[in-house]
Amino acid sequence: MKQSAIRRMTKQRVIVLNTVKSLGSHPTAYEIFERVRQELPRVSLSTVYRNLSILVGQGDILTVRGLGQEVHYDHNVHDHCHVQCRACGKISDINTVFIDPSCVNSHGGEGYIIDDVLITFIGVCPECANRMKEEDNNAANI
Amino acid sequence: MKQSAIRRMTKQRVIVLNTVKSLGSHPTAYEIFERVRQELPRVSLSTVYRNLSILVGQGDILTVRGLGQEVHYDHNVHDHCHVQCRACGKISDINTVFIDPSCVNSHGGEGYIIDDVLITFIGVCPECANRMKEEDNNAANI
DNA sequence: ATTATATTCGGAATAGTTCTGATTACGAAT
DNA sequence: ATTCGTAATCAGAACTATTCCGAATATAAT
Repeated sequence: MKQSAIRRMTKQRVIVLNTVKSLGSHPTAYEIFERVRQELPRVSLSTVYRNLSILVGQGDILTVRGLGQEVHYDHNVHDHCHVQCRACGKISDINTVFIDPSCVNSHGGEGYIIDDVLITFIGVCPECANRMKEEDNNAANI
Repeated sequence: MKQSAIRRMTKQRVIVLNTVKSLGSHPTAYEIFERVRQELPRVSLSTVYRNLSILVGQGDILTVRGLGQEVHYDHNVHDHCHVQCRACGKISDINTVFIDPSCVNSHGGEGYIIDDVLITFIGVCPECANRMKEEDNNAANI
């Protein structure tokens, strides 16, 4: 039996969690840091990173990885899929089919013990699609 | 019409592509570099990175991102899902259901133009599962 | 062969994240 | 309330993965 370390509820930890919840979208560590800073001007970036990873470990938030190399954080811990825009990198939730990871153990899992799935759709968001269309029109009229 | 630059078939480029194909698994840039080096001892890591990204742009190979922060490369350019082991980080192909990205445009896409899906199952691979079981048994017998 | 330029090597630069070490502060026990 | 052990903090260095830079080289078209 591995004993989990006693956790202290520091104000930094509480504010990091509340910030992820209030930002709602899928902020990166640095975006969270900038927001936490507004409340706690002397907070350190490493404190934000440490608390994010503790909160992930406790199951309070999730990580989401997309096309870029930064990790995004998600306050929604329920099973759901994401969409990421190729152009601006924005990640959003998407309401669509979700594969139950347990179904894989019976077909194609080949001995793996699977407990999670990461599903990310890739495309262009409405805003970027419009912007690109306008740019094309402008280019055609030169 | 954007004119694509003329590409030269350098031996570095050919060897990088062949290496990704021959490694088969889902190597990282550095793993590919180490292998390419065996054939081309003076090759530069930046050459490997540049060629990998050109090959990805040409559709000759794909990138795969997992739990870690390094990018893995995949010679299999057909639609398929991956499994990654939580313990050792190994990525493998998995034969199972695949969601057709076009289905999302009709339900839940909310204005997105979606053209791809990344599906990665997360779990423990057979090798790591065995290793962990043995370690637990040993710990219990102290 | 000549030539234009895409590509190379090697290292410096950058981005994102983790680690370190001295100091602080939470919260359990007195 | 005070003491005390240690989890957590700040600040910056270190690390990892990747991209950028510039002088030299090599490809392929003429």
